Amino acid sequence: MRETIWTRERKAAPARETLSREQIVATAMRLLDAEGVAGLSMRKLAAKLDAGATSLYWHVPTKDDLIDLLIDEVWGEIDVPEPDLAGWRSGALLFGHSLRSAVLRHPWLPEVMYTRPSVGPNAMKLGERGLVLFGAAGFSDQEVDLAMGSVMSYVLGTVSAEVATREMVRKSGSSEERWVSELLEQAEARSTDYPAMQQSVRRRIVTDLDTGLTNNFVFGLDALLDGLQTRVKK
Amino acid sequence: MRETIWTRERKAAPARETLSREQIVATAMRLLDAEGVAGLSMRKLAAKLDAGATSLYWHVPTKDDLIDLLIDEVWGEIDVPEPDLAGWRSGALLFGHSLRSAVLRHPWLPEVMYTRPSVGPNAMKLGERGLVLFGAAGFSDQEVDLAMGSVMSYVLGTVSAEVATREMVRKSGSSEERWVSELLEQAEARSTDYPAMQQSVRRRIVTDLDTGLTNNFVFGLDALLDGLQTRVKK
DNA sequence: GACGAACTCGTACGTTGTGCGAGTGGTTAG
DNA sequence: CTAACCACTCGCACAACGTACGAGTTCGTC
Repeated sequence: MRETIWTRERKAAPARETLSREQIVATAMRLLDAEGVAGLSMRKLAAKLDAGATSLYWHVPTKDDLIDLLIDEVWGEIDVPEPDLAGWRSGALLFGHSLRSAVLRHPWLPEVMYTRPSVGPNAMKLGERGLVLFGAAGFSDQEVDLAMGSVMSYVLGTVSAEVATREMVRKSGSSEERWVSELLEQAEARSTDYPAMQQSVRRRIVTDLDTGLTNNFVFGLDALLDGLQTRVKK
Repeated sequence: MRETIWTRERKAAPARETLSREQIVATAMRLLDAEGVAGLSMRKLAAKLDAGATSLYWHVPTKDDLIDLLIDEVWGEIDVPEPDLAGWRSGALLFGHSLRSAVLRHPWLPEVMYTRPSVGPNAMKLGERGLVLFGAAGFSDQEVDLAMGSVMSYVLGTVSAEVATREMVRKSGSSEERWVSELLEQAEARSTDYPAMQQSVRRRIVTDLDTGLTNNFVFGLDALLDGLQTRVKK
C-alpha cells in the first residue's frame, strides 16, 4: 500500500523541540505589554520560555534587535485603507484611529520608538500604503510626504502623551477617579499662581478620562485634516 | 499618587564648599546633551563633579528624580509670547518654533518625557502662558485646552521623529550627505516592491537634511493652525 | 560509529542604581 | 575648650542587568 500523509511519520520539520524567533518575539510582546520596558529582561523572558537566558542569543543578536522586531510587529497591526474604498479624508481618519489604538495596546512603544529608525518590513508596508492613500487625495508630489508625515507625527505625539497619563494612572494603583481627584487637588494646591491652569484642570474632570482623551485626540486630528484639505491641489 | 520631587521641600543652608543641586543639575544637563541618556550614569556624573558617586544622593533622591529636574529645566527654556504682543497665530508659531528648538538642543528629551508627567514649576508656567495665549485667540472654554494640546502634541511628535533621524546621522559617524545617500541606497535595494516609498525617499534628497526637516515641521504646523483658526468662536 | 550542524546553557565579567553606616568638617551651646 | 549636633561625603556591598565564551547535547547524514 502506498504511503499517505497520515502514515508517513513527520520528519522534516522539527528536529527536536526548540526555541524559535517567532516564539521569543511573541512571548516578549506579552511581557512588554504587561510590564513595560522596565519589566523586560532577557533573564525574565527566558524564564517564561523555560530556557536559559543565553539561549535566546542564538535566535536574536541583541536585546535591542529584539525590540526592533517587536516595534515592527506593532507597525504590522495598523490598518491603512485602500484609497478607493473611502475618501482620503475618512481613510486618513481610519488610519489615525488605527495607529492610536495600536499604540494604546502597546503602551511601551513611545518609550522606545524615538531612539531608532523604523525600517522593518511592516514599517515599509505601512509607509507604502500611507503614501498611496495620501497620494490619491491629490497632494502634490512633495506634499504627499509632508501631509502623511504630519498626520503620523500628530497621532504619535498625541497618543504618546496619552499613554503617559494612562500609565501614571495604572501604576498609581488607585482607581481612575481617585487618581484624577488627587491630581486636581495637588494641582490646585500648587497652582494658585496659575489661574488658567487651574481652570483647565478643573474643566478636564467633567468627563471620564477615557472620553476626555479621545475627544482630545479627535479634535486635533480633525483640525489638522481640515488644514491639510485646503492644500490638496484641485 | 506618588509624591514628586517638587512637593518635597528642601533642607536649609550650606556650610563649607559643597555640592549643590543646581550644580548637579547643570553638569548632568551637559552630560546628557553631549552623550544622551545612555551616557548618563550616577558614577560618571559624580566623577565630573570630583565627587563620590553616592554623594549625589544626599542632594537628589534618585536618578529618576534628577531626570525630572532636567526635564523641567528644558521646559523653562521655552518662550511663550504674551498674547497682546502678537496675534495668537504668530504667537502660536513662535511658541512652536521655540519648543522645537529647545528639543533640538536637548535631543534626549523624547526618550524620557513620555514616561512621566510634567508637573514641575517650569512646566506649570509654560502651561499657564500657553493657555493664556490660546485663550486670547477666542477659543471656547473647552477648546482652549484642546487647541493648545494639539499644537504641543504635533510639535513634540514631529520633533521627536526629527531628533531620531538627526541622532542616527550623528551616531553613524559619517557625514550627513554620506549617510543620506547610504540610506537611499539601502532603501532602494529593500523597497523594490514599494514604489511610493522609493519615490518618497528619492524626493527627500533634493535639499539638505536640515531644511528638509524644517520644511516638514513648518508645513504641518501651518496646516494645523489653519485648521484651528476655523474653530475660534467669532 | 563518526562527523558536523543546530542548538542549549552555566559561568563569568563589567556596569548599573542605590542602601547602609561610618566618617568629617563647621557651627553652636554650655 | 569641650561636646554635641548638623550638613554633608563616600567606600563598600548587593542585586540586577546585557551578553561573550566555550563546553555540552541532540540531531540528520554518511
